[in-house]
Amino acid sequence: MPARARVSPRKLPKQERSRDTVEVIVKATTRVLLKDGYEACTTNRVAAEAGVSIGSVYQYFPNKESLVMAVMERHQEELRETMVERLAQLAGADLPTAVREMVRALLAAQRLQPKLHRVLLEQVPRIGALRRLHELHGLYEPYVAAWLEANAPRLGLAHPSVAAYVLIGACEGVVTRVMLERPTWLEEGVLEEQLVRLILSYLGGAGAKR
Amino acid sequence: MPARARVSPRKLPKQERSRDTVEVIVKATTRVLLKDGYEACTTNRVAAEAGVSIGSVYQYFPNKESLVMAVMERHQEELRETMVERLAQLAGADLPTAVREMVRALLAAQRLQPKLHRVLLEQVPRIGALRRLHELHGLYEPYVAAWLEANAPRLGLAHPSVAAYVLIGACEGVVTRVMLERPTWLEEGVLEEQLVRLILSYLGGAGAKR
DNA sequence: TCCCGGTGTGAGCATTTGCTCATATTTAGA
DNA sequence: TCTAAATATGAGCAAATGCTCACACCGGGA
Repeated sequence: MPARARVSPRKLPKQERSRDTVEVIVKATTRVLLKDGYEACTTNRVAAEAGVSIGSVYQYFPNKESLVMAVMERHQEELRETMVERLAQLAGADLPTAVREMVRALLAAQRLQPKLHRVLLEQVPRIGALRRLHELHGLYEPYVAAWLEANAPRLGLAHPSVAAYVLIGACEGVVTRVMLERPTWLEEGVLEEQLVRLILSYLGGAGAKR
Repeated sequence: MPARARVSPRKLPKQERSRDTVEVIVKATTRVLLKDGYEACTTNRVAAEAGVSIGSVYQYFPNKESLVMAVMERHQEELRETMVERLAQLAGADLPTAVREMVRALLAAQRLQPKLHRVLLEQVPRIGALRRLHELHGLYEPYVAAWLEANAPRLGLAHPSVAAYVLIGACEGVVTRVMLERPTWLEEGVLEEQLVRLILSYLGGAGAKR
């Protein structure tokens, strides 16, 4: 029988047993990332950590990157859920309240798995499929942009979508910097206050207190 | 396996000839980074690109990281010079002028070697000695903080150093995001306008409108 | 019950990696 | 000119890497 051209080296787990295996592998990848970092996160190392044969890893993951990708996707989904859940609640809120809640949601998301988040940000190259985590902030940009557009007249915004882009970039910068350099600030109130002020003043200064 | 304490496998070039060699190696490292990225930037690859034997590379660079480090240091120094040069000139300027000039300096620095900058930001892990480039924005934080402190009463700033930290983080975020996702925006005026507004409004809104 | 596809195994291959070292060549300066 | 130090060479090693493959095991449906 002639071997057919290999299309997808990655199988989908069909039985409960193999779904467990995949779960174990992804969890092990996370542990290796946390303990030894991205460089050391090799397929053999992950297999050992998972207590599973290297062959089993390659049943479901075509290469090293796909392992990290799986971890990223889960983490990202977790963050996204946290954010969107909160954002949905402040439909009719006024500006200062809405902004403050969004900032809180952002900070809450960062606190979910700070160590993992840090490793992913610090060590995983923003290249190919692995750039996905860094697009996290882009995930909720549509929400922010939509909100700003709906309120553009009231706020006197000329380019709501540009404003959304700038604000998200700015928040991402401050939050990431704090995550990597001053992790403890995440737990204190300073950051929230500063971000709220940054956003509100940019949006017209109406509700910004000195 | 006994781990012997290796002190410095790296020599300092003493003669003109060897200084040339080092130069050639660093330039080659830059080219490899640009062409093939960080992963592919191996010592053997660099030696080949430089047209130099692998032994020569190890005369002056103890390992792969030190090669990238050398590239980073040069690039960083170039950026720093561009920034500081401009910042020195606006000692007595008023707020809007000073801010605008700083933003311009920041953007000018990004335009120096955008491709290299991008590779370093995207692919080099922020770990060990290699995190240095990411501390670039921290380089001019003292200048900004000093300026803000000197003008704190006039601006009504309670915590000038915190303000500097937040502002630099915010600018870094917006600029990095643009660099990686919307490189063409660097050439247009939009970014400058937005950053100026972001900063001025945060600093009290006094000079925010033009 | 039995069979066959889904699942799990791990020795081990082909490369690549970072790096060494014995040797050769070039330079400075006496 | 001559010599010792500085510099350059590159074959090649030990270890690690990503990954394959031939085979064994398991489990659910006929």
